[in-house]
Amino acid sequence: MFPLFIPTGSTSAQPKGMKNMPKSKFELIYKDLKRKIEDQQYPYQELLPSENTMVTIYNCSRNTIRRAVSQLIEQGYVQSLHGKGVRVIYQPVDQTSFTIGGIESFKESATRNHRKYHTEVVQFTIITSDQRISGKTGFPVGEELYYIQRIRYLEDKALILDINMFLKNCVPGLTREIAETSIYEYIENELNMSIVTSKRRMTVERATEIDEKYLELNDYNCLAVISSQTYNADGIMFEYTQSRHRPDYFCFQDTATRKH
Amino acid sequence: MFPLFIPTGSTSAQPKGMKNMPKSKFELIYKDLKRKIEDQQYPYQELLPSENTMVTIYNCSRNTIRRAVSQLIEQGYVQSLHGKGVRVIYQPVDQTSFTIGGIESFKESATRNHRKYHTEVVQFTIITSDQRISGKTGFPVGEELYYIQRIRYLEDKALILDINMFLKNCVPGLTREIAETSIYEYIENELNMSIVTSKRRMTVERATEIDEKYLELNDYNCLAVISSQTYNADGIMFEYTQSRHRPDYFCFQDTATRKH
DNA sequence: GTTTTCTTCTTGTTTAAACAAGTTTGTAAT
DNA sequence: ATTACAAACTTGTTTAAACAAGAAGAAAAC
Repeated sequence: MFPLFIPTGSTSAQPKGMKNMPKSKFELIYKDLKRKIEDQQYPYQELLPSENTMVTIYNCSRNTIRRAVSQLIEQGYVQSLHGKGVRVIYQPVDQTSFTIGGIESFKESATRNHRKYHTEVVQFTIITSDQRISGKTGFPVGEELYYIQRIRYLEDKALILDINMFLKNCVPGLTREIAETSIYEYIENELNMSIVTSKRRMTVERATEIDEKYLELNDYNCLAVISSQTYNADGIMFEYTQSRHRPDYFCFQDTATRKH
Repeated sequence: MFPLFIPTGSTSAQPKGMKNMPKSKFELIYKDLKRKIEDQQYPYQELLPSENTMVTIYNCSRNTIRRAVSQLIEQGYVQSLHGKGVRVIYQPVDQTSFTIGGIESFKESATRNHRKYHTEVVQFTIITSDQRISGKTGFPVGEELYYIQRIRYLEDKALILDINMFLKNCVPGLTREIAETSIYEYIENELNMSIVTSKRRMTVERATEIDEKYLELNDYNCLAVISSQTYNADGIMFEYTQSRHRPDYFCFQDTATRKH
């Protein structure tokens, strides 16, 4: 039993073609601190070195340290205590967990967790956005869209039914073959388009006949549904996706902060 | 039909006793921009004024503008385009939606959305954390905990079964009466303890006999479950809560950003 | 007309400095 | 011993400045 983990916020996922170059200083420091926290060199409930200490350690300005730390705060790794220091609140998740990340693709997630997977394309057509589709997805009326239905298998178990819609003129040349491997890889490497922001909504919906046809639901009568709108680097929403997850293999993680 | 919305990340929720004073400059600017985006003074797909323009508008430094804007990015309100500007990608959610926010309490959410609500306490005891509870919640073994079960009603419909556990020595003097109104109000106003970070995990679980006893599930056989660990301003985890939601009134919102 | 280059706009990164405000600790006064 | 205060930490906010890098349009070269 290894549920699918879906953490929130920014992911460190990188397109396959790119080298893993963090370029910026604050990102290097962020990754170093993150790793040290995960390795428990900075253990749970301990304080990080003070900002001024880290300034000398990393040979940079205090602002750069603060920027790196603020990312750790966002991710729920640490919590800052005014006048006291920055406390580690990260705790490792259990081994059997399988993590699906931010805007990470199914393929990337499966690979990262060393799991066998494959994808079956059950529908691949082109449709035109009408009033009903527009209201549901957020695409303008009259746009041509790729409409794709895929079953995602992990260790030969059908876990996810993906319904994708892509703006046709943003993703030209998409084929059924590409949909079988990785659409994101095609978009980022072939089309050289970068994906930036994704707005997601999680609900629980009653299983439809299609769900029951393709997924083994084991008399669950509902599914975890993630609907997402994805924007490219030009700020254009080019994708709407509905991922319908088998409930027993689904988990979504999140960190919230309260303003005082 | 108005599902419960649960957005991610920081909330602007404030304890009742406090005045709504944003104190800091960047927060004022952030709130002003946010309001203008929600009012569509800065409409969907338009660019915000450039940073230098806003520097003169708000009479502050560029850094302060950038800090305010970065919060809008986190919330999925805008997306920055290097060399071009900052594009608005906020779209209003539909009227019928009911939003439960970040670490916002049930009472706060209901009040903010002008809905009638009440809470029924079905269990209020003190337990001691053993190996099993510790593994499930993250509390150390041997700690004394308040164990509370509550049913949350919205418009007289039983929507949520809340199971709370509080570190007894962190929340002294908790009573059944307080649990009936608002525990968070007690914690923040009476105990003067501030709540800062909350790590949450969303899953879908099969309905138990207790769920069926208290919630009207209308032949749904599973629920949306949010498990959360909450930390106070000292970085101590003082609360573990499991909120079991009726599926048809549940919605969780989120914005993710991909690093390139 | 087309391409190239340059200038000027935009956002992105980093540094340095000053001050505010919460926490701790040692010291002096009681 | 206890209290009160001051000094020395901590993080939080804000400003100013410089440079990098992407985007766009105007001007120059072809």
